[in-house]
Amino acid sequence: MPELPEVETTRRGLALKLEGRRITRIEARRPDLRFPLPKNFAKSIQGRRVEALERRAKYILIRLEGDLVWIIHLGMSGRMVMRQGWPNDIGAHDHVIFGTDEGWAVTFNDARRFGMMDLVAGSKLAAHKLLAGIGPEPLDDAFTAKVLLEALKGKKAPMKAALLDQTVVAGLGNIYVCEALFRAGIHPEKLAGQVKPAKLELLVPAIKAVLTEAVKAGGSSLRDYVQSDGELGYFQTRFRVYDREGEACVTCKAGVRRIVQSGRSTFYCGRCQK
DNA sequence: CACACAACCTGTCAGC
DNA sequence: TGCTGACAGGTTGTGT
Repeated sequence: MPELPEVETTRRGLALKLEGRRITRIEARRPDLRFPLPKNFAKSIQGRRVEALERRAKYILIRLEGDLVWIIHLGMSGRMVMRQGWPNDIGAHDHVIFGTDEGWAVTFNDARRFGMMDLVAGSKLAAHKLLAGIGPEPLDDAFTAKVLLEALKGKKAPMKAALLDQTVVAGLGNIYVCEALFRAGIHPEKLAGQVKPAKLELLVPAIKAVLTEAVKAGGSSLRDYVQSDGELGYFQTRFRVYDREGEACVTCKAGVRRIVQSGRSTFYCGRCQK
């Protein structure tokens, strides 16, 4: 469930062992993930020093020496696992493995293979088709109720769908949209363009709070999510509505409901969210 | 253009 | 125990 907090947790874990190090070995064990890997993928990365690890939306950006950026998306099931020493137990879904001059190895494992990787010149990063058009970072000060109001103006999509739209705001996924709408008391089926500014004044801080708490907790451990150091995240114990169909609302004790919107489960409290 | 929905791929779990 | 269907964190492409 890599949403922003899980991607950020992964980025931080990787940064500890990669920044400043040289990638001495890399193997792509198949030619494609969701899309084909770029030409000379492994060859282009091998031997370069890692300058910095950054994140934009749900993408991890590894800046390599020589003005090259390695773009990584974890998709639905992608994970990065770090270990000391080259792995000797490589699994069927361990698609990319790379190691540093200090002997750390990172395995990109992705059963469903919805993940993606690409390489782009640093000077062309912002224009890359995966990143162009992505909305504001929700944790930036520039993401305000006023900005969100403008982005939602005239939208007839329900709030649930609007917040999942990465061009409206970056990094939210199914879980944190549900959680943020609950915290702000906004019904997920409310049409985005009709939500009152006063509600958005509650929603923006709610988004920032739920993401900040989740990052602080090290991401969520829903299903099999593992941080880069192998520790399970533990934010899932704090979900208030997600995956809690039929349970009592933490605020009013009414039953949490589950509906399907644009093909995905939405959880909400029909009494607290209007 | 905006929006809804299917598709991509594999694993897991509930129910029979 | 084995089979089937529903469902899972995301994004893109197609159709209306």
